[in-house]
Order: sequence, then C-alpha cells, then structure tokens
Amino acid sequence: MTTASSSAHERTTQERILDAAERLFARDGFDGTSVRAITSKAGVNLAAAHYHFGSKEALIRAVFARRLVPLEEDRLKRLDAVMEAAGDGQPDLEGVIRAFIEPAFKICLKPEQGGRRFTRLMGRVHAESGEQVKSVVNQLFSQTIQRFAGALQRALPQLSRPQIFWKMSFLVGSMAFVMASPDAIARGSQGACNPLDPREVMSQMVPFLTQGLRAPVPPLAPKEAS
Amino acid sequence: MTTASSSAHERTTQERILDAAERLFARDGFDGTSVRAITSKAGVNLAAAHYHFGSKEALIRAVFARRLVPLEEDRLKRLDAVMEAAGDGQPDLEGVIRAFIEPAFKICLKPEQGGRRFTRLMGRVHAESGEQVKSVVNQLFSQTIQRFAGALQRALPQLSRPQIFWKMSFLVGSMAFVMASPDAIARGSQGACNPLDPREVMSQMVPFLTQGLRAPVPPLAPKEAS
DNA sequence: GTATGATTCAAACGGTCGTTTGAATGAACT
DNA sequence: AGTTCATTCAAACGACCGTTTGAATCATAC
Repeated sequence: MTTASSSAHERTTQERILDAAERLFARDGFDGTSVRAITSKAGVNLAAAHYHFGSKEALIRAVFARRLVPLEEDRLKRLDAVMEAAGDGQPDLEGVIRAFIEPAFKICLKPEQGGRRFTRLMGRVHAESGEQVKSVVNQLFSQTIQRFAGALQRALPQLSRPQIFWKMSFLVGSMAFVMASPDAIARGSQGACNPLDPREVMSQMVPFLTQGLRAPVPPLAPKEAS
Repeated sequence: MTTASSSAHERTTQERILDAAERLFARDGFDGTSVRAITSKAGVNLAAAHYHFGSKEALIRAVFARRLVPLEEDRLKRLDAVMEAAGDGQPDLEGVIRAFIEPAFKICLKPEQGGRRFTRLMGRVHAESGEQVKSVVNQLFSQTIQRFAGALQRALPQLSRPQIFWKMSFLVGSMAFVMASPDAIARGSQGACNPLDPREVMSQMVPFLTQGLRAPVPPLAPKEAS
C-alpha cells in the first residue's frame, strides 16, 4: 500500500529519516554525514534507509525535493502576482526581487518546513555535493531562474541579456551566503547583525539588491597595454 | 636542513603534495578527497603527507595559508593606497571595493598562484570545512574584514555599523558565489556569461556592488499585524 | 670509508564507510 | 486458520579511510 501513517501526529519511518538527514547534512555536510549517523539519530534500523530510498545519493535527492518543490511553487506564484499587477507595463523591480528571496528566508520561521536547517542546506548545495545532486537541484532551479530572468528583463529593458544573468548571479550569491553562513556574519559583525531574523535580512538586502540591479553597466574598456 | 630543492624548476615533495591537494580539494571537497588520492596524484608516497604536514587537517590549513597570506597582503596594500589618496576626505568607494575583490579574481590569471583551483577553494570554505579550518581562514580574514569595514564606514558615513556589515556580507556572498560556482553561472546563462574572465567579472560586479553599497536603507517597518 | 640525520618506502593498524543479505515481524486479506 | 506482502532487524560484506611503523634509501659531514 501507499504508506499511510496509522496515527496523524506520528511520523513515518521515511519522515524520521528525512528529518534526521536534513539536520545532519546541514550541520556536517553530505560527505561528513554517514547513513549510520542518520538512521541512528532517526531511531530506525540502518537498512531502512536503503530500503526506502535505495542509496545515499537518492536520499540526498529526496531531502532536497521535499523542500524545493513547494519553495519553487511559492516563488513562481508570487512572481505571477507581480507580473499580473504590472499588466503590459514594467513590473515592479522590488516586487520581483522579494518574490525570489522572501520565500527562501521565510522558511526560517517555520520549523515544520525545515526551519533554518534547510536554509543552510540550500546554501551548501552550491559549493558542495556531487554532480547527481547538483543536477537535480539545478533542474528544479533552472526553470525558476529562466522565469525570473524574463521578469527582470522586462523590469530593466535597458540591460542586455548577459547583464541580467550577471546581476542575478550576484543576487543568488548574496542570498546563498547569508543562508549558508549566518554564523560567520554574526561573528564578523560582532553580533551587530542577526542573519536569522528574516525581517532584518529582507530590510537590509532588498535595497542593496534593488539598487545593484538598477546600476547601469559601462561598456567593457579595451584591454590595457601592459 | 631547511628543505631546498636541488634544482630550481623541480618541485619539492611538499609543493607536489600542496599542488595536488589544492586541485583535488577544489574538485571534490575536503571530506571527498582522501590523503591517498592526494599522494597518488602528487606521485609521492602515502606516508610523505603525514611526514611533512602531520595530519590531513594540518595539510588543509597549509593549502590555505600558502595562498591566503599573499592574498590578504595584496588586499591591504591596495586599501592603503586608496586610503592614502583620500587623505582626510572620503575614500573612493569604488577603489575600496576593487581593492577587496580584484586581488581574488586576479588569481585566476596566474596559474603559478593556484589558478582558479584556489579560487574555487575559497568559495568552498564558507560552506564546507570543519571548525579548525574555518578558524584558520577566519583568523586571516577577520583583520581584513575589520580594516575594510572601517574604510567603508569612512566612505559611507551615513550608514550605521550594522548596515556596513550587512552590505559587506552581500559583497562577500556575491564574490564567493562567482568564485565557487562558475560552472553554474555559465550554464544558467547558457554561455552568455564567462565567470572565468576577471575583466568581465569586474566590469559587471563593480557597478552592482557600488550602487548596492550606496543604497540608503529605510528604517525597519514595525511588525505588521497578521 | 663510516656515521648521521632527513626523507622515502611498503606494509599494516583499527575504524568507518555504503551496501547487501536473509531471517524475523507484523498487519491485511481469504 | 493460513497466505501474502511490506517492513524491520542483526549481521556481515568488501572497500576505503587516516594514521603509524620500521626498515630502506639518500645526501652530507666526518
């Protein structure tokens, strides 16, 4: 049968494994976390992980898919609203930016959606993880990127296509760093910044990104002789 | 004796190990790279790694120290020049930004300094690596951060201290992402962007960061009722 | 030559890894 | 009751891990 929990507030074995894996992957990385540590923390038998997911790689993919699918849906739904409000005119740039980054940071507030464990995981995937995992994440991510690139192109018609993608890369990088290394930011600022408060992050990040995206890009100067 | 190579263009065992380690760490991560793989690629005996460096952790630290010390020196030297040119007035914001990011990207051009292997490694360290390695990198990095934070404060006196650190975090994040994931950027932009050309990166990144840093930050709106 | 000290080498140490196996368990259906 | 099928379990598989050992090797100083 399709596994249905007998009790409503009793997690299934799959969920227990996914939760433990998410928490440990976020703390120790993918290579740094063993299947034994996951099943041990989940309180299930070692073989259960391979029985339900097949392999460690597939388990990693399942951890991402569980959170990423709703996240991308949320992003695209918000983008649709911004684009609909714009009609045939230019969409609101700040609205497009918020539609992209706010769903990710909002997850910090909802422990039942992974809390900041998954937030840190998302930051990790850009630097760590094997090709298989990356391709799964990128597959879910690329259509979002394309949709947002189109929206930004309409909001900033004076920019060329490569310029749009460059600015999106800077946007993604800023977001990923805040999500992946909140500790480093808090320590570097000696506690002046609180990277785990979504409202504070948004209030600081949105003006930065909005102005950065609006910045005109001078043509590349000819190579200097040397 | 203090190890001196008998021939000038003949790498010592330490250098061979460091080179191989740097390359493999950048490609497969720290946990994903075994000491055996390193010594095998370097063409030296397995035990040589522990003989010369003591442990894998210490080897990782040596890999970073070799590149990071000159890099931080370069950054601070350039910052000194900008601050000296400013005298008692406001330092040039774009100059401060270039002093921070250009030395890192310039390394891409010089294979003898690690090429883009070390560039990718630097991006990795923010998300991966154990506490010991992080503390070594942060120790070298923190004084640079503090110096640049002071310079930015003088260039942007209207911003508060936390705002300065927030904007620096976004700056570091953008830079780290471009360095760590050039492949993702090239693929996502379908080849429109070339993240391995320092001149292209700088020409796109500097206007973005300059405008983002200049952006005024509105006070945090009171929490909305919901 | 011989002695010395740094370096290299093959081999092994105990552990942990991802994965597989085959029997035990339990609930659902006839 | 007996049958079926999904799930759990303890145990083991071979492979690889970081590290250590002790003898072989080499250049140098006497």
